[in-house]
Amino acid sequence: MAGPRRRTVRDLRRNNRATVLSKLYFDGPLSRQELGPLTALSSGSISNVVAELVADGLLEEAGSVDSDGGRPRTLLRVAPGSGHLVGVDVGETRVRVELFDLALSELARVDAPLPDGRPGGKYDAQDVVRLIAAGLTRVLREADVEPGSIVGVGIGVPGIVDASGPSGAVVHGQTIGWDAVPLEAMLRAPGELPPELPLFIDNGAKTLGRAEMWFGAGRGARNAVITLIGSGVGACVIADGVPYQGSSSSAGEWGHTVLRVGGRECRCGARGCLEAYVGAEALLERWREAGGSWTSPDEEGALAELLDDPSTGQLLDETAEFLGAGIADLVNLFNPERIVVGGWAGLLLGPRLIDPVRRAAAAYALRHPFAQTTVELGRLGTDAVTVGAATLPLARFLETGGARRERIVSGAS
Amino acid sequence: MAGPRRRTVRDLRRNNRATVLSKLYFDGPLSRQELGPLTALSSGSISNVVAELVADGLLEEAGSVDSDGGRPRTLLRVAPGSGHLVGVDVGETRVRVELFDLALSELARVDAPLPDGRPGGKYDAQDVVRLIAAGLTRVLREADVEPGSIVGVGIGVPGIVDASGPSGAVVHGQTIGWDAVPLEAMLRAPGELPPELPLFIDNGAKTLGRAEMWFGAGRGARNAVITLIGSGVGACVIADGVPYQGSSSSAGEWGHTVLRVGGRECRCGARGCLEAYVGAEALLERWREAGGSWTSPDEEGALAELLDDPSTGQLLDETAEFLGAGIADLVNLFNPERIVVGGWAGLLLGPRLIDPVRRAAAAYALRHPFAQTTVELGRLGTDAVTVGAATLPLARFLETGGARRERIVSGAS
DNA sequence: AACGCTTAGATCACGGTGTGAATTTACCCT
DNA sequence: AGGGTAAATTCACACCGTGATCTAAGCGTT
Repeated sequence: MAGPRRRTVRDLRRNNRATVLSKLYFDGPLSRQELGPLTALSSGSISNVVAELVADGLLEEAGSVDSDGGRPRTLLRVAPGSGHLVGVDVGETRVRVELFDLALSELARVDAPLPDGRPGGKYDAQDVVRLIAAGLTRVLREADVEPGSIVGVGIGVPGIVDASGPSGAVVHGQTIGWDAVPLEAMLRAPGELPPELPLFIDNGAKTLGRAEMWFGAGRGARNAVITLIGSGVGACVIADGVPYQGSSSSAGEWGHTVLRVGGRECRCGARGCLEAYVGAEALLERWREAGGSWTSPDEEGALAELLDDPSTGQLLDETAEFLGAGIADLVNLFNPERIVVGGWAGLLLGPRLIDPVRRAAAAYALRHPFAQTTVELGRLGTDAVTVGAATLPLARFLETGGARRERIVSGAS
Repeated sequence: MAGPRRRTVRDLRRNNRATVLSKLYFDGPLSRQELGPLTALSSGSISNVVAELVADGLLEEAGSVDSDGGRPRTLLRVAPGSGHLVGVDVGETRVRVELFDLALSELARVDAPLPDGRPGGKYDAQDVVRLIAAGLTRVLREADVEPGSIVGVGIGVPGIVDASGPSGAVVHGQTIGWDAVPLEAMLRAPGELPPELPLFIDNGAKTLGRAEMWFGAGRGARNAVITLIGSGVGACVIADGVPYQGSSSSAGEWGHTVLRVGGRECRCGARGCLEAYVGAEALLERWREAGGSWTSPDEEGALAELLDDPSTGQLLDETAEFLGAGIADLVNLFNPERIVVGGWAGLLLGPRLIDPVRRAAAAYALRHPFAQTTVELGRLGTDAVTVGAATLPLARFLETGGARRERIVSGAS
C-alpha cells in the first residue's frame, strides 16, 4: 500500500547489501573489482558494503587470483555456514524435513511416515505439525546446528496456500481433506517450534517449480512456466523473476484449464480440464477405458507399463495433442521464454512425448510468442521439493541483504 | 539485470517525489499534513519534497480547509496544465490523435481516415506515421500548446507490439498486414516528430485495458484481467498493479486460448480458440451457419440484430458457456480479484450474457480462486483507447516523480 | 483589540549514504 | 632492493530523511 519500503538512507544500504549478496550467491566467487560494474556500485561502496558483510560473517574470502603485475584480487563468496535453511516436504504419505547450509548442501534429512487410517483419507493437521517439529529438532541434533542460525523454514504442502488472510498461511488441500487449515498459526503455537522462527509455506508444486528455476531447467529465465505433471497437473508461473501468486496465492492452476468445453469430467468437478486428459490418474483411466490393464500397484509403475505397451500409440498421441494445446495456452497467455515440463509423470512421459507436444504447441499457439519460447524437460525429480521449499527463506535472506533474524524480528514487532 | 535503479541518495528523492506525486494524482487534493502518513514520509521530507515540486510547477495549491482552531491546511494538487499528454489510437480505418492535460481532460482531437485501397487490406505504415505527425501538430496548434510541455505520446495499435528488440517497438499486426513494422524507429526518423519526444507504443486493446483499470471497472484492483471482445478477442492482464507483458510483450492473448481441441478453425490458423466461438466475427459466422441473416453492413449492427432475434437463444447460451469457460481459465491461471468484460462486442452482449457467463465460469473454475473474483462489465467504450494510450506516458511521468523531459533525455543518453 | 490556544508548515542539526579521486596495500618483475 | 601495476581502502563532499524545534496562521475569549 505504502509502496516500496525504501524511504530512508539506511534502506539504500540494505538494498545494496542485498544486491551484493545475491550477485555473489548466484554468480560464484567474485572479487570486489568485478563486483563494482556488476552491481552498478562505486568501488568505495563495494569496499564499504563488503566489509560490513564480512564483519557480519556472511561473506568470506575464497582465495585470490593473480592480476598480471598488480595486487591480486581476493575472491569473495557467501559463507555457506553462516546460516542454515530448513526445507519441509509435506507429501501425501510422509513428511520430510531436510537441513541445508546456505549453499543448499544437504546436512541432514529425516523422513517420517504419516499415520494413516483417518476416515476418508484425510489426515490430521496436528500430526503434520508434530512431525515437522520433531523432524526439525532431530535434524538439528544430527548435524549439530544451533537453532539460532536457522534463517527460516520453508514448507511445501499439497494444496492451495492462501497467505492473504490475517492469521498467516491457510491451506486448502482437496486431496488430503484439508479445508482452510491454519497451518501457520498451528506451527506458531507455543511449544511447537522455536519461537519467532520465520516460516514460509507454499504449495509443494510451486516449491518444486522454484527449485527448477534456481537450479534446474529454468535457470536464467526471467519469464518461465514450470509445469508439473503428476497424478494431477499444476504449474508454477515465474513472471519477471518472481513467482506469480495472484490475489490469493492460487494462480497457476493450469491443470484445470478448459481444453474441451463439455468434455471429460475432472475430479475438480468441472468438465474438459487439461488434468482430465494428461494427468497420470486420468491417463491411466483413459487407458483402462480403451481396454488397457496393468499390474503395478502404484501409478508410477502403471504409467511405465502404459509407455511400454505398443498399443497405446494413439492414446499417447492424443495426450500429446492435449498437452501441447495446454502449453499453447501458457504461451499465449504468459508469453514466457521457457516452458519446463516436470513432475514425475512429466519426466516419465517426456522422452516419448516431448516432440509431438512441441509440434502440437506450435500448431495451437500464436506464431510470435511461440517463437520466443523453448519447451524443455525438467531436470529435477520430486526430491527437489525440499530444496525448493528451502529457497523460500533463502530468497528472503538474500532480498533483505542477510539481515539477522533478531533484527527482522525486533524491527517487525 | 542490475536490479532497481536506487543506488544513490538522489534516487531516494526521486522515489519520494514519485510517491507524493502519485498519491496526489490519484487521491485528489490533500494537505501536507495528510500526505505524511499516506506516504510514510516525515513532515520534514514532505515539506521539502512538496516545495521542490511546487517550484517545478508540478504541484499547486488548491484552497484550504479549516482545522478546528488551528492554522488551516492548504490543499495541494497536481497542476493539470504543467504538462500535456498525447494519446493516439491507430484503428483499422482511421487514426485518432488526442491531446490531454495531466488530468486527462481532452483539449483537442483530430480524426484522420486511413487511405485505403492497399492490396490485401494492408495499409502502409508510412501513412500512419504521417497521420500521427500531422495530427500531433494540428492538435497542438488547436489547443495552443507548445511541444515542449508534452510529457510523452502514447500510441495504441492493432497487433502485437514487441519492445524487446534493440531498435524500439516493432509491431506485428496480422489483421492489418503488418509484419515486424519498426513503428518506433519510423516515428523517430528525423522530420516526423519533435526530436526526443518520449514515445510509448502498445497494443490498442491493452491501452483500453489500462484506461479501464485507471478510470473504469478495474479501479482499485491490484490483480485484474480486462477482457476485450470485439471482432476478435484479447485481454489485458494486470498483475500486482502493472500490466503483465511477458518476455516479448505479447502476453494476454486470451482470444487464442484453446477451448476445444480440434474444434472450429480460427483465423489464427489453430483450432478451437476462444475467439473462434465468441468473437463477433465468429459469432456472426456461426449464426449464418445456423441459418441466420442480417442486413446491417457493419459487425456492430449485425450483432445487435443477432441479439434481437428470438431464435438465437441457444447460440447465445452456447457462447456464454464458452466465454464462461474462457473466463474460468483466467481465474484459474491468474487468480485475479476482478475480471472485466469489455470491448464493443462485450459491452453489447454483456447485459444478455453476463449472468449465464458467471454461472458457466463458476462451473468451470476452481472454487477457491473463483470465490476471490468478481466478473463485471466494463464501463468504458472503445473511445477510451486514446485515454489509455495517454496513460502510458502519464504512468512514466508519475513513476519518475515528474522528471522533466530534458532531464530524462540527458540522463539516458 | 489583545492575548492565548491550537494546528499546519518550515527549519535545521544530526546521522547516514554513495561517489570518485587520492592513497595505501600487495604482489610481480627487473 | 627498487620500480611498476593493479586491487582495495580512505576520505572529503554533496545529498538525503528524521524528528525536534520553531514560525505562521487562524480561532475564541477576554
